[in-house]
Amino acid sequence: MSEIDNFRQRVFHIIAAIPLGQVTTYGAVARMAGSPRAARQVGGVLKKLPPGSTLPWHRVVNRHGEISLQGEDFKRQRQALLAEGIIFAQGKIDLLKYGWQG
DNA sequence: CGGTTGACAGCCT
DNA sequence: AAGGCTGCCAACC
Repeated sequence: MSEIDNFRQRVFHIIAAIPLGQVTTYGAVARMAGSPRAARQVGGVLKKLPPGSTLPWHRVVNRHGEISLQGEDFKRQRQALLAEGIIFAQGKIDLLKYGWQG
């Protein structure tokens, strides 16, 4: 295999498949990527996303349905999610309602 | 090539 | 139930 042998590439493809208006968790992406214990690395990959990427990285949140970013990045992600019709309750997203498992 | 880093998740208090 | 501590593992330096 040559296209999905990189963890980073697999993460890209998985996140690109998240339906608009839905979200998933770092842990879920890690599992789908074949590394169940690499949730933290998923964040590491997104942190260095190439500028101009169209990847819907904002559709990835932590297991509590909360945004793990801070400051401006936090506001940017929240705005992107609200724009897709995702509702925040108590600062959290209802994963049972918006969660995507693949 | 080995040590450090950190967009997390689980387990334990 | 809520917060704190520890393990994990790919990317970086």
